[in-house]
Amino acid sequence: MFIGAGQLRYAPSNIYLFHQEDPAAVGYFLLEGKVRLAQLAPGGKQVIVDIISPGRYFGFFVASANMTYPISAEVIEDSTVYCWEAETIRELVLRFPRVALNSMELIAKRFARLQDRMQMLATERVEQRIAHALLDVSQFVGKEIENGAMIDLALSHQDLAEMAGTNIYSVSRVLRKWEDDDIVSTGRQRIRLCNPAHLRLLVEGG
Amino acid sequence: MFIGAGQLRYAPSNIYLFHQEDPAAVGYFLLEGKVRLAQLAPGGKQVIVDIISPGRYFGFFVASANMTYPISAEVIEDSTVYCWEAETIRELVLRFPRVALNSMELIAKRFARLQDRMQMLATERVEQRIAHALLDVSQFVGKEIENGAMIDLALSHQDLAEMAGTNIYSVSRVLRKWEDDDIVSTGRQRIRLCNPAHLRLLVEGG
DNA sequence: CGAACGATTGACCCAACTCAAATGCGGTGG
DNA sequence: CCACCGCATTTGAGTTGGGTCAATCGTTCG
Repeated sequence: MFIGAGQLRYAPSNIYLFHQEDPAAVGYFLLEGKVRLAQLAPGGKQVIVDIISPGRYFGFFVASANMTYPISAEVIEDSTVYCWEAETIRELVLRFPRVALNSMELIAKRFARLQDRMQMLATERVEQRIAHALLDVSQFVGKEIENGAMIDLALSHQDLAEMAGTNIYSVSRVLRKWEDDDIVSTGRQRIRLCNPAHLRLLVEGG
Repeated sequence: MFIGAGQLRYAPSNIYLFHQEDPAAVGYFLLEGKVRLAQLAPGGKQVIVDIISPGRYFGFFVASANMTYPISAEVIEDSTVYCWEAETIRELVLRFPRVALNSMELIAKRFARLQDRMQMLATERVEQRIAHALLDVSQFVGKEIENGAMIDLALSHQDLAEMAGTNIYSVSRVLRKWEDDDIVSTGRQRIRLCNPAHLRLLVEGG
C-alpha cells in the first residue's frame, strides 16, 4: 500500500533502523530480511518484544502518533524495507480512511498478541514461557520442513531468553531436556521444532 | 465524540460488560465509574491488564477489527458507559478520517504502555514490579491528596498481585515493609501512596 | 452477633538465578 | 590444512527470592 509515497531502503545486518527514545519520524514495512524489536530496561537487561519477518509493519503507529519510539529496531538479517515519513502516514490516513480501518484491525491483533505475552510472563513458569516464546515466534519467522511437522528457527539462546524473560542457562537446560525427548533439536543459533504439538501441550497443560 | 451514533448505558458494579472470547460486537467509552480489564490464563490465574477510569476507551479497537475480545471487562464501581456497535465504529472511522488518526495515536500510546508492563514483568523482581504497578495505575485511578504528594487508590491486594504478576502474600509483605518506611499506608481495599517519589526511585534504581 | 472476606504472618521448600569453568563450533589467517 | 580466537553453548554447584500452605486476625455487613 501507498507505493510511491514512501521510499525503498536497503538495510544491512547489525544496523539499527531506530533507537528507543528517538522521535518516531518514520514508519516501516519489511519486504525482506529480519528485524528485532527490543526494549532496553534500566539495568542493562533487554526484552525482545517481537521479531519482524517480511510482510509486516513496525514503528508505524508510533510514527503516526508523534511519539518517541518505545523500542529499538535492529536489523539481524540483511533487509529491504519500505518506509514513510510520519507526516506522510498521517496524510495518507486522512486521505484514505480505508487504510485507517485496516491499520486499526492490524494493531488490534498485535495488541491481543502482546497481551498474551504479558499473561505468559506474569503467570507461567520458565519451561512454559520458553515453549510459548518458541511457538509465538515460529508463527512468523519459522521455515517449515516436511509439511509443517518441523520448523526451523534462526534464533540464539540469548534471543530466546530475552523473549521468555529468563537467562541463557535456563534456556540451555530446558532445550537440553526437550532434545532428550526429541521435541526439538538444536545447533548454533538454530533451533528446530520437531514436535510443535508437544510444545503446544506444554503451554496449555501447565 | 460520535454522540448520537451510540448509546448511553448504566452498568452496576460486579457485572461484566463482555467476556474474553466473546465476539467483539461493541466498543466502549467510560464516562463514570471504574472497569477492570483482565485476562484469564489457562490454569485459573488471571492477569489484570488495565484498570479503566473515566475518559478512556476500551474494547474499541477489537470491535473495529471483527475479532473476539482478548480480555474480560468487569465493572468494579457503578459505571456509566457510552457504547457503539462494531459496525457503527467502522462506518464512523470511514466517514471521519480524523477519528481514525486520533484512534491510532491513542492506541500507539497504549501499546507503549503495554510494552513497558511487559518489560517489567520480564526483568524486574517482585518489589519493583509492585512499585511499578502502583505507579502505573495511579496515573489514572488515583485520587490526589495535598498537591499530589499523596495518592489514594481503591485497590485490593488481590488486584495488585494480579497486576504485578505475583500473589497476595508477597504483596502483603512488600506493603508491610513500605509501610514501616512510611512510603505507603494501607487499609482494606485501599492503598495510599505517601511517597510516590520513593517508589519511582525503586523502579528506576533496581 | 456471626458469616464472609481481606489481610497478615510464619514455616517450608523448590524453581530458577548466579557464577565459574569447561566445551564445542565456525571462521580466519598463516 | 591447521592453529587459533571468539563466541555460543553447556554443565555443575551454590544460593535465594518468592511461591505455597496453614493458621490467625481484623473488619465489614447482613
